[in-house]
Amino acid sequence: MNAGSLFADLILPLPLAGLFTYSIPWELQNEVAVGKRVVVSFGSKKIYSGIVKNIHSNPPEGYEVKDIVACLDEFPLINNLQFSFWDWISDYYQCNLGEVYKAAIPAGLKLESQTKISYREDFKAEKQLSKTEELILSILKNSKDVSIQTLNQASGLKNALPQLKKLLEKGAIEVEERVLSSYKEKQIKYVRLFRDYSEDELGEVLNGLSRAKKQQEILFAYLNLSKHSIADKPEKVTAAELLLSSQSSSSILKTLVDKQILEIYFESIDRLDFSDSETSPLKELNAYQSKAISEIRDSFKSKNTSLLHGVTSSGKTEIYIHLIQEQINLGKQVLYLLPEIALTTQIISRLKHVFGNRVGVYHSKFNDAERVEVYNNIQQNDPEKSYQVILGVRSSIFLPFNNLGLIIIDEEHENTYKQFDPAPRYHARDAALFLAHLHQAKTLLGTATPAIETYANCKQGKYALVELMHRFQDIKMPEIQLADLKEAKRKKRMHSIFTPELFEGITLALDNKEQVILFQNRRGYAPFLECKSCGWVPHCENCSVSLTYHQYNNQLVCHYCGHSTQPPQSCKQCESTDMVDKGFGTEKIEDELRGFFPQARIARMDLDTTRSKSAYEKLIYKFENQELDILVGTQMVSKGLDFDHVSLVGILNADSMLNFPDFRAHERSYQMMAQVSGRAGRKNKQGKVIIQTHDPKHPIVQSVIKNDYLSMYQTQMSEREEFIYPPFYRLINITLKHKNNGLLTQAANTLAKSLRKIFGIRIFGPQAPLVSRIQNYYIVNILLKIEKKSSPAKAKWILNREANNLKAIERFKTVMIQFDVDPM
DNA sequence: AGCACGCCGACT
DNA sequence: GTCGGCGTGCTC
Repeated sequence: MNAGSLFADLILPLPLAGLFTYSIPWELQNEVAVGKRVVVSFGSKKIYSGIVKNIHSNPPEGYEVKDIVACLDEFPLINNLQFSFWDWISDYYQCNLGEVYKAAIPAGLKLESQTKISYREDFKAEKQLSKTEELILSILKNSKDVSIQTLNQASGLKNALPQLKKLLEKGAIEVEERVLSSYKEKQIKYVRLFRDYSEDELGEVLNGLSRAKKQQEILFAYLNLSKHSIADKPEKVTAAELLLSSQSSSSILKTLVDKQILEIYFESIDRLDFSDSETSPLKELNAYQSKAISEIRDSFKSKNTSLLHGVTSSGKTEIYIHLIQEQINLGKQVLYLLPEIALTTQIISRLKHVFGNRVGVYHSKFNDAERVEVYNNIQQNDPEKSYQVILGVRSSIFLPFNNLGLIIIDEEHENTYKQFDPAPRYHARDAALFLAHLHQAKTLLGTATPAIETYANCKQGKYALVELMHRFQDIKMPEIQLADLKEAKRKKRMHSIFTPELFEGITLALDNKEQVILFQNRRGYAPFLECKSCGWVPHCENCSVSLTYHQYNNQLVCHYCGHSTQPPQSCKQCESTDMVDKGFGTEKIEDELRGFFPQARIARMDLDTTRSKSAYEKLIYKFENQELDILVGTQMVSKGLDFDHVSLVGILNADSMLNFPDFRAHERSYQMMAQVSGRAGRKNKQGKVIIQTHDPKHPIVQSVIKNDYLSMYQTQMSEREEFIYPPFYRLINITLKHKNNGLLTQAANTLAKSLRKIFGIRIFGPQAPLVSRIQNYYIVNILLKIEKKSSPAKAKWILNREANNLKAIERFKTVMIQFDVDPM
């Protein structure tokens, strides 16, 4: 090792603790810099792109240092603010920097090598090969560049590696480690004439095609689209639009290309369109909005964070737009966060309308190439081209901002802001507050139903509180009616799952040509099947949950691991054939509606019907355009959608939410019901909400009816204080997992005991969660509740120490331990 | 996380 | 005896 050589500590995209030190070869010393990506080999084969965290000249001891292979970036991909942010996330949420890297950077920017295997043509077997070896070879002969995963699949082997190793020794195959960059510039396929034809020549060509009608049509369509005879320069024609307008297939186009009449060429384009898109001026705010916005501006003079508590349809978005404009004028960036589902075309188009192509969108359903382009766009920080407003979901807090002025967190109470699995288990709202602090920026939280924690922060004076209690254009708050399920059942007046109130409500709305939204917080047909004679319920074989019955494909599905099976013909326990479904989900509601209202156009919106991005948008579009009468859905229908013609919202079963065993169940039920109710109502007519419940006197239901957030807040706060929950205490959940339940229980008891010695009564459990086994791993939780004022850093340090002590015990070292800070 | 190595039971 | 399964440990 030369004196004076340089080393780089790298973050690798792996869930491993610590950084990895590599040496920087002489020829790369000018290139490698903090924040850039470098290519390194890791272990015996793998190749990764690591991020340079720091550079130094202390040779590491105890292992042989590998060289950095190459440097990928001309400019740093990660700026200093991001490094600070990553450090905070990894420290606060107790995870490795590698895990933050994995979550923060789009996959297209994280190189990862893949092993490719191919057959050697010159191979001659000297000895007889085994059957599995023959099988593998036959697969490899048929296809090139096979990955290990596909080989495992095609051969049906669990692990083909040992065989591959032997085949490699025998010289039958070649193995190559290839780094794939998934990101490619998007290429558009265009069509043009093969050469410059004169008018006469063109006529001849067309005549020549008189017996090939389809080809002629394509040529005509091309001349039409390119405005051949009109324009001086032909307009660009894409292959896609040509085929569409001529109603032809690509094979006919290919014939014309082969005949050298047309030709195909490619141009790469920026996926992000910076072209036209006109912008319109800001809308004027009404008196209430103007008052709110000046209160927000005032509050930012003394506070960094402000909560805009505005009822549904009060026009919060318009206020955001005005504030964004101010930041743009100051040359600052704005991050507008939205919860996953609510990222609708509605809000995108409103923002695009005003800010045109200064708005970038970062979407969970964007493909990776698009995400890379958004990332690069912001990173380049080009005043001409870069976005100033980013509209994005949770993960957009990791974009390479360098000059944030404002972060808006819309629907602040939504729990989709919290990432659950995998690590980092961060809450985008809380992390965004730290991000704002790093940038010296302001944060505006907005919602109709604030999270208890947020409202408490306002009451304590940490955040400013701005209220907006008037609906836009003075639309009236909906009338909320309760329908007593108990009574209706007793009097036998139920129409299947509908109370007479709701049934009549739907009938009336349909008669008036108005739209209806029905809400049930459960997808599938029935939550479970049950044997009528012995009470046996089918469970998932990998997880400890009952299977949900889905009628449309006649399958029993596990909502935890996705495992699905045919429903059993008879009870597995007593062989009775009398299996009945219990409870109901969205699918059954849809089914029953079709029976009762055969003339109505009904659609269902839940995870099952919106797997693809377009499916979700199509549904919304159809509903907006009144091509549907009734929309049945899970919580998806409650999220930030505004429809103009909904006169009735029905909540099928309020109790199932209220009785959920979680300390936030009441808060969440209130939020859910209030949000769904907000979907009802139109410009000139008051909307109606019908809530079906067994317990009409329930205080949460009562506060929903009165639209009384404050009383809900106060009851919740006293309960939270009494039962030691946030916002009075901070929660850290420790999850232990193992395949062996007995061992797991012992480990959890040991850990809980040692933690109790330190934290005393602040330790709760170990307790098995509701679903105590997922994918063959048993799960146990230990909960730590610590006072808000005590140091979380110290508590985390102790937790880590105790977890490591447990892992040091020989028989417990295979137990997996995870932390979830501020769990939801 | 992946991957290699090593131990052990089930087959030719 | 070998093959193939799984548990254990390491990666700069």
